[in-house]
Amino acid sequence: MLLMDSARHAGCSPVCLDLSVGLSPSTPKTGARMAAEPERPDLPAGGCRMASSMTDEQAKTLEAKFTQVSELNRRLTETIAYLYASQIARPSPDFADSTRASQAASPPPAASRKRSRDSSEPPNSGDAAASGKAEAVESPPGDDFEGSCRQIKVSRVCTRIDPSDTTLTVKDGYQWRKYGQKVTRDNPSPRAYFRCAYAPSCPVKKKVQRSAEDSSVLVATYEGEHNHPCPTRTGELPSCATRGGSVPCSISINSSGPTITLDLTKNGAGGVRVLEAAGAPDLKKLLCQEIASAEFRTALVEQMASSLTRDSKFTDALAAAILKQLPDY
DNA sequence: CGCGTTTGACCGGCGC
DNA sequence: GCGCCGGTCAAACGCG
Repeated sequence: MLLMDSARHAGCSPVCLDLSVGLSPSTPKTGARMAAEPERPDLPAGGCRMASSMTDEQAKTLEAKFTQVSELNRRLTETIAYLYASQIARPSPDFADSTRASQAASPPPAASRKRSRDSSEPPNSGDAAASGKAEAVESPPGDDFEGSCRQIKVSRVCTRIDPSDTTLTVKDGYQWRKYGQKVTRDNPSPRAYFRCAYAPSCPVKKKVQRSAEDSSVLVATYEGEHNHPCPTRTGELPSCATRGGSVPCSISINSSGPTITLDLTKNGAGGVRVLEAAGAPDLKKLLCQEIASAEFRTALVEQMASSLTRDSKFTDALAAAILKQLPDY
């Protein structure tokens, strides 16, 4: 639990908000449930407690902010889960095989546009992601953690570039083939469309476009999951995360609501900062204040460390990675 | 000459 | 039904 001083901005008593970033499948639902039931009596000590002295209007304001932060929390959890799945919980051979099998069963690149679009076969994961529905896929009942990770198909990565650089390229270790470019309505700069060129059957697509607010920020949207290793062994993460932080990068949290872009580099003072919050300027201000606080940083580190160390899959994978680095005896 | 990029046209989804 | 818009295709083009 992170103590948010949202109430200070709303002019009333402090309130505790859940910003946990746990990796368990049930975690994303927690925030929404709390938003819907803010006065659940079974919450642990330190959970959400509305001050009894606040007015209805203040309560509504807080509830709105509460819902907003809960949604943010959910998206952050999804993003972290995706990164976890990409870097640690690599798809099992079964999954990779099934992916390959489904792709082998699907028709080859169509000789004609009509044939490919009129195909009655169910779309594979990449196609589903391309249609913008993959992120909304619900977990089947009883799905394990790894299964839930696989359903996060869309991620966004922001990279700071030279504003004079007109090439819409994001160096992420993979090889991409550009297949289209389009000027979209909400952004004067063109959007470039890429497909993964490393493996012909790889369904991953990438859209790259300059940020509408800041032309020096390149926003790359990845759809689908690679079914092959990264050619340069750097993984899907942008270069800053895997090559020592020489290139600024950030993670943008999601697609349907207000977009919050967190800069994860250690530029200047270092640490996390909010690059942009498209559609939610108030939220950006609030987040900047929260993230700047020592309490937030300390609690975030503790929360993430706690969540990771509680996850047996993570500790197992970590132990295996460490063992690999040790000489054989 | 082969390969990757560019770019105008086309298609399908969606809102009115 | 119509128009808008994002996504995709494929011929044309450019480069090594």
